[in-house]
Amino acid sequence: MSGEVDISFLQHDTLEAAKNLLGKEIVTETDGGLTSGFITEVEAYLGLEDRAAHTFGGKVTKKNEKMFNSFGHIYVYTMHGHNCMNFLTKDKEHPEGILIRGIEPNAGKDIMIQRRGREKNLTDGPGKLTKALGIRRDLHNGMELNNDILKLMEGKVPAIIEATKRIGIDTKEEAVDFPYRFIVKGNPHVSRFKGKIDENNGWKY
DNA sequence: GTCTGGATGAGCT
DNA sequence: GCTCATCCAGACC
Repeated sequence: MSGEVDISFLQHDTLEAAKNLLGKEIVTETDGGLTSGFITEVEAYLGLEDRAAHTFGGKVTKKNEKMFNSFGHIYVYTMHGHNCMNFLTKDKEHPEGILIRGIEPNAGKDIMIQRRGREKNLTDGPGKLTKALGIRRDLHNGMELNNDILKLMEGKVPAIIEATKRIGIDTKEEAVDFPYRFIVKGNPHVSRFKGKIDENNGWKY
């Protein structure tokens, strides 16, 4: 497909923006290698009122300070030695964001295999895809989208979007049941995939 | 196929 | 010293 995405949709509703991101192609050029993938899985984090979000309650810390920024920036944090990447929505008074949890590899698959040290399950989890794309907290936390390093391109369109509970936040009280995880139904490049692969990996086109 | 546990590191208190 | 929005290998069915 063609063209950079107009990311202004990120400044409006975060849940809508999350669904809009499915199918978009993330293109990175880091460390001399060009890699890309289509977004298959995201989770929305709704800022001050979402107990699972790093910005719950609005307290600014060294760790979450890059969350308090306007839409179109990214927020990268480390977890157990892995990096996770979020796209920010809205503005610093509404520090909301979308965690990218899964992509379908497209360009530079051989580079991803090299970076990951394996040939399967390259990008079906938040820590995996950042490694495959060469995204690191120490280099990329707080940067903007659509520059030489990280671009968002028009990609594919999901046939069916499925909403589920978010993963890995069992301790977050009422927030554990919020249906803020969105996946392309039938696409195998999502975390904990099981079931059968749909025709065309669940893409409409 | 499912389940478990250890590695791992930044940052809070 | 404790927490955590993870990953993977190994054990078992």
